[in-house]
Amino acid sequence: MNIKGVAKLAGVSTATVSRVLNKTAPVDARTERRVRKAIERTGYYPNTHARMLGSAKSQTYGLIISDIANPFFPELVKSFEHLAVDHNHEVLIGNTDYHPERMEQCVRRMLEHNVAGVAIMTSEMDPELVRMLSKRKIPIVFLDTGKAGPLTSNISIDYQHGIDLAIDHLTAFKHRRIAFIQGPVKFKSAVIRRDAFISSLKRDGIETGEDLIKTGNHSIDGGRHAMDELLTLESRPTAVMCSNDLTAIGALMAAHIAGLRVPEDISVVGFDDIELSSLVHPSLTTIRVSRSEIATRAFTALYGATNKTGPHGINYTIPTELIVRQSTGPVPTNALLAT
Amino acid sequence: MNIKGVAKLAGVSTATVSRVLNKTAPVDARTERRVRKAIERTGYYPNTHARMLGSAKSQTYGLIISDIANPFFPELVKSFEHLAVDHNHEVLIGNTDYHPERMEQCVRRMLEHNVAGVAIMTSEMDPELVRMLSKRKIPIVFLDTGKAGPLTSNISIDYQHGIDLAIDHLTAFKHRRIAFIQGPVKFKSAVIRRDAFISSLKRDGIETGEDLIKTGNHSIDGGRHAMDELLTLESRPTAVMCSNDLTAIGALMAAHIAGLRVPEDISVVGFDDIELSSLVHPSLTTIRVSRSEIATRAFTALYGATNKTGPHGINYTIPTELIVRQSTGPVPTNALLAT
DNA sequence: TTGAAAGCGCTACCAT
DNA sequence: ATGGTAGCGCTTTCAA
Repeated sequence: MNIKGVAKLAGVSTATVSRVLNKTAPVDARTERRVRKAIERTGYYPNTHARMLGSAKSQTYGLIISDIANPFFPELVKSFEHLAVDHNHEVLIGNTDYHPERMEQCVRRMLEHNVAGVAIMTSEMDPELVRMLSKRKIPIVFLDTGKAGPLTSNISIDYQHGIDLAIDHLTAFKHRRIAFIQGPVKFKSAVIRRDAFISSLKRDGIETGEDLIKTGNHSIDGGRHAMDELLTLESRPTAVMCSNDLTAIGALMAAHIAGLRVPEDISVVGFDDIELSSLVHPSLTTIRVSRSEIATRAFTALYGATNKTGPHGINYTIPTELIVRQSTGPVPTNALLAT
Repeated sequence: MNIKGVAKLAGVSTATVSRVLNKTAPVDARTERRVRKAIERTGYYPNTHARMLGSAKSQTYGLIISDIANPFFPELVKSFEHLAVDHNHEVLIGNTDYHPERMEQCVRRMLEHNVAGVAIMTSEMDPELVRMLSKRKIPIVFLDTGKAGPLTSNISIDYQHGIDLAIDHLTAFKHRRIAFIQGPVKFKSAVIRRDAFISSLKRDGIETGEDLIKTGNHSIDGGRHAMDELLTLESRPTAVMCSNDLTAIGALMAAHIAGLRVPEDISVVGFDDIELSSLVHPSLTTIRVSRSEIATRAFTALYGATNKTGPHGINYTIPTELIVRQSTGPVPTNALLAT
């Protein structure tokens, strides 16, 4: 059944049916009732594709993420989708799997769908692809990449603040030997976090040795191995900060397996505050980055750009906060004595 | 830029451009080259919506899941998407959040997009909605729900087999007091698992008491609480099977907090084999249900139905297998003596 | 307030 | 092998 059938059954033109459907112009109350009844009786529902073709704007936003299986993203996707649904928009999800090639496919798909905007939530991005979008005047919002500009907004996460808080928290517990397990250096966001850590230590006049920085893979096993290495150090750290929560959870496990108690023997701090963090034992002290806030900002940026709120993008900053749970505590006394 | 512009620039008709694009009919090599060059130079890409409108079939499959944040689903989604991409199809994801109301929205959206088929991977489903799809001759594939029929296939997971294997594994270790932490009884799949457990015990002539069956929520905290209850029992179980892996991980934690060693003091078995299971400590013995196989079956069913491989759906059975890791072991000797 | 009709960009059928 | 063109189902002027 299509709009024509409904129109005939209601004894009106297709234009009127369309008007009823979209509330795009006043329709006589009785006419409207007739149309609605016809819709009801025929079980009619409008065809999205025809609709998108008919009107220039597509009512769809693209959402590009790197890996739906990474616990950081599902919550972001959910929030974004809810917002979209509330505003009568569709969401086209693109998974890059960290592959530049798939990223290109994603962008292409966005173009083919004639999306009204794209949220690029991966921290890596080929400038060439960005240009493809900009050329078509498609609003973009980035996460931690690029600057705001015409039609493009940017969401920055205040890593430094969160890490400063965490370091403050640890130094208040008298920790001085603080290690860091970084993510893959090919991820820009991982490098930013590592650098923020170093600069935070510098600020507090704490020495940072190369040996106290290990590399994980942003997954549990990487955190585990990196922690294993840290624990074999002749002068073992009393606290370990991690580039993300999965890494920290791996560190927790490594400590446990090595017979160390957390936080009595060693403290561990994560980053992101994924759901799992509050459920592990001991529950993880971590730096929260609100996914729903990222989603909200991203959506708002796109929605604003589409609706001429401003042709020029904005640079948002997402605050971070320290969530203190059970994985951090005072430096062990024997370590204090050793100093 | 649209197909008309490309056609003009290449000095051919739009029909020819379309043919080049879709390889739907032979085109002279030189003509093709001209067309491709024009496409290149104009940066043209076809409009999906126009395409979907022009041809009756939509090249899109709907994929309905209950919760993208549930670790069971992301992998399923990824596999399904890869298959779809390989076959030049789009995937429209619908998240029900376990709400019947959202489920209805999802189905509606599928209809509006004129999808070529729908994979309903939630175990709950309103028959009325199914009818809406069937009426439009849209192929459907279910997970653990409904029977195969005209245009509808079904994927059943062989829960019983997996649970039998697990019970065999435990009884080989001399376990006789085996508890079960079930999922929410409102989930059909949770009930099936619980019943399979009971029937498996019966088969082996092991008594099962009501007190040995607790209820969780398919998440870590639920598993933890349920395990806490089990541990306070005067006659504590020596092994615990769980309705899913998150529950089992919660049970692991509860045991650890209670000062019990796994598997020396108590064995734990999970279900699903999510990625996390191999990463926790001790790593979890569990029953694997291959998400990629589910995805493959679902896609194949839909693809087959669309391409007239058979108008009548098929009932697939997904095998399960026992993955033995470190969370299971011999029954503790003191428990043996007590018997 | 309503209707008629011109597209939107593409596919597919009929000619040539 | 190629071109012409009638739809696909809807939105959106322009008139009435």
